[in-house]
Amino acid sequence: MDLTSEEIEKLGVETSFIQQLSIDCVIFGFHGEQLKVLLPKLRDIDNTWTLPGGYIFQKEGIDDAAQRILQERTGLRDIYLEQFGVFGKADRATAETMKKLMEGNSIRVKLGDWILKRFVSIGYYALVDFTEVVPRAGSFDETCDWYDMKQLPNLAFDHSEIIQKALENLQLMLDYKLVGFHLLPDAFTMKELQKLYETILDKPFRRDNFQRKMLSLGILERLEKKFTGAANKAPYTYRFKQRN
Amino acid sequence: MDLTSEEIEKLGVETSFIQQLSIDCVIFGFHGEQLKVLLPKLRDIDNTWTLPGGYIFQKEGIDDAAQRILQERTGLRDIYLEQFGVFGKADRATAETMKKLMEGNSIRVKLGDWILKRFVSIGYYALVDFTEVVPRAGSFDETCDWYDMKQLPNLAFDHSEIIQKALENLQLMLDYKLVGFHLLPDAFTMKELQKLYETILDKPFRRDNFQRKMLSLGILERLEKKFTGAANKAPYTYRFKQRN
DNA sequence: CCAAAAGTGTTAACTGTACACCCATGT
DNA sequence: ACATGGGTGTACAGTTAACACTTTTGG
Repeated sequence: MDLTSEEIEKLGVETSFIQQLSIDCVIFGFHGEQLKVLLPKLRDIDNTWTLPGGYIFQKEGIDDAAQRILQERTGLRDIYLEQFGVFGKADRATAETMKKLMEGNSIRVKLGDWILKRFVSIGYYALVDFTEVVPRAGSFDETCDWYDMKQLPNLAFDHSEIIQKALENLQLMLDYKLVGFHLLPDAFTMKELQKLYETILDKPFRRDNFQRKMLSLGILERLEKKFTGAANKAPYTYRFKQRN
Repeated sequence: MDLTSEEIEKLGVETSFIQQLSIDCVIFGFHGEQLKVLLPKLRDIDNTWTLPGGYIFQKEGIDDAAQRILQERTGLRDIYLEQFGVFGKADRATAETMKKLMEGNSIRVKLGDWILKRFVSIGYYALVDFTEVVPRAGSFDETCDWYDMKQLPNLAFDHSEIIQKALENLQLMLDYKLVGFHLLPDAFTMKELQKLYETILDKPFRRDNFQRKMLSLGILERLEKKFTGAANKAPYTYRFKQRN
């Protein structure tokens, strides 16, 4: 959690947050032909990462809360967000595991015991342009870095399961809502888009047919060519048409 | 809410339920070629219905809580349930509207003011066999009946929006997860299945091609013919193959 | 000129849609 | 025999997948 001093003060007043309800965010990025997840690592806790998360103010909508939490981590505003599930098994984060996780982190425990109660968590995933993100470690964090989706570090609670569910939902929605573009820079080549699809859906596409299919959707506009210096035909770049 | 006396007593202890978090259930049924929703009407409140809902015990998983709430309403166990969204706008159920709704219902208000706080609600929808349900009005309800999806009564809060979202999710998942069978009796004719699909997706299908498509999925087993007494060829009945 | 990758024309395979005919059923 | 609705064969159309060829780029 990345709390301002003002927010920490508010934490003392139990009623300022909704109790026993949290938000966990899976922040997806794409870089080096790999799908990445942004994960902070709590200080003084060995070899354990958690999803960036937070709580909901009494007068705050849950989508607003998720945007606020994401802005604290990535510095970005108006992020593409999707609410994909609620995680509320009775034993998903017991007081024991929470306490264990809190060892050595005196600040949190002082805030009161409400944080040790059983929590239900709302899962959001965010799709961000990797190149635009400046990861920010919060005041309780040791680090905040990107991790390869295929080589995730050790995750606390059920956060590993939450990431898996997020990916499944993204796979299901990729064609339906055409949201992949949020993971790429403004202008991109067809090859980059294809690699993105292949990585997310974990299956290969034929270069020729992929190109035609994407162009037939009528959502791309062709920009200028991109000269890389390679000894081959320069590819066009494309941009996602916002609205026509 | 259909509370037992034991549960009402527990209500006095605020900590027995998770505060400010509720579950709302959209119970879908199919009858007379129409999609139906089971809706209780609170007593002493004029012309206003609500979704059947409830709260989550401290040591209870959210799916278990939804099953419990549904069992209280329908008498059925092991209902098909899908969690389709969370409703948490800051103003979705303010203290004012809640109080207004509570006028004349002294029992609830006596339970304490925690129920007047802002709530976040987890939306589930259930698919049940209409013929197996015995609607049960809870202790706070005047009635509990099926309503036509196309002629819903006046609904409180954002419950109308919740039902709409539930339907959209059902439409999206109908082909993907093949869940329509839960809305039909164990054995059904192809025509009944077609009418179900047409009603949910709100578009017509060709009789011949629909039949072939369903059979090609390999999930139906053909049972004996159904003789209705009509002067035409008797249709086969089918059953959904559980697993092979 | 050559290798490598981009872009596109053409064809084959598949899937979905439409029309047809035959079959079973009770009057 | 006839009307009615069920089941299935077949042809047509549209979509998707596969193959091939041409174009562009820098060495």
